[in-house]
Amino acid sequence: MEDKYACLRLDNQICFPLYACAKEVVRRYKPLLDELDLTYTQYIAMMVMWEHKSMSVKKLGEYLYLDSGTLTPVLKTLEKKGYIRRKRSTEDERSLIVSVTDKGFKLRDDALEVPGRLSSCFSMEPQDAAKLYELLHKLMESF
Amino acid sequence: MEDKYACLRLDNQICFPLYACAKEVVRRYKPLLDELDLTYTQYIAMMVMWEHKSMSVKKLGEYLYLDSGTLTPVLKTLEKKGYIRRKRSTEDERSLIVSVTDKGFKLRDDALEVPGRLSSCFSMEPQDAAKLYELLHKLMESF
DNA sequence: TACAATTAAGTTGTGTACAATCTAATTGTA
DNA sequence: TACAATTAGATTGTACACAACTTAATTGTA
Repeated sequence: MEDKYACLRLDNQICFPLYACAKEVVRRYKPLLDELDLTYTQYIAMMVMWEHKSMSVKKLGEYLYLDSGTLTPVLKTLEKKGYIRRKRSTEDERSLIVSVTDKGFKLRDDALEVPGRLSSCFSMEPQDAAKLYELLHKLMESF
Repeated sequence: MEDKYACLRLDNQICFPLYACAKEVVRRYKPLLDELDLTYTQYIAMMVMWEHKSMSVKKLGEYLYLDSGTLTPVLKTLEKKGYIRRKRSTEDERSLIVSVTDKGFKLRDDALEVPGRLSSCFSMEPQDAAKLYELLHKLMESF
């Protein structure tokens, strides 16, 4: 007889390896990001900011899928470290504009080697990585 | 000229969609698990426990990729809810044995519908899901 | 067999995540 | 134009995650 509880086995979940892989990847980032005195969340926030220079908290949250409850303390920390500035928009005082400082842009050069060093942590065929990337994006879009 | 910072763009990361997808999936679980008064972490812990009935905290942590710092409070909560028992091993007093109570096994029947309801949240072709599952496992193993 | 090394949980401290709520600014409309 | 509805961030409370450390039990070995 078939196990009626088979659907509740950890092995049969697609969500669990997703959850476990994501945590493991962040763990792999840690020693690299420690050298820059950044956490993973601070790092991805800086990535968006480096690319766009200046942006509201709301917009940043849309890129990162994070709300102000998470971002406010992260951005205050980044401001304290001197990598960003936080300033209310003059057109709309509700909106808070984040922008990268000179020190923040200098950090970008130090961060340049992070992606390469990270990808050498896990050995994956390029076509597998590309397929994984594609499937994850497809999954994100299905939400 | 090529952008030397292209490797630092969020779009070019494989890690970010992994991180974002994992969080989104947990978010999707929430309303379903709320009905069972379980968090996601409590749910995956119960999944392992349902299958194995009884196990040390260390072994459970190996299944879930979680350490005692995370598990101790989770297991104390599950004990308070009456789903598990926590008891020191008699052979080795260092080891704490977790086991499922009758109430814990009753919960399993209520949980039966969760996987089906969750998978209807995101529409993914079965072969895509299978491929994603395979790639995530391959990635986990490469660590 | 003493005792150093190892092991399993628990504790502490920091940093997310996120729901729910609050406050202040802006917008839509009767 | 008052004022209700909406919006952007901040705050509060709960629950992880994990590194670093502590404590107590067990094991290996000189």
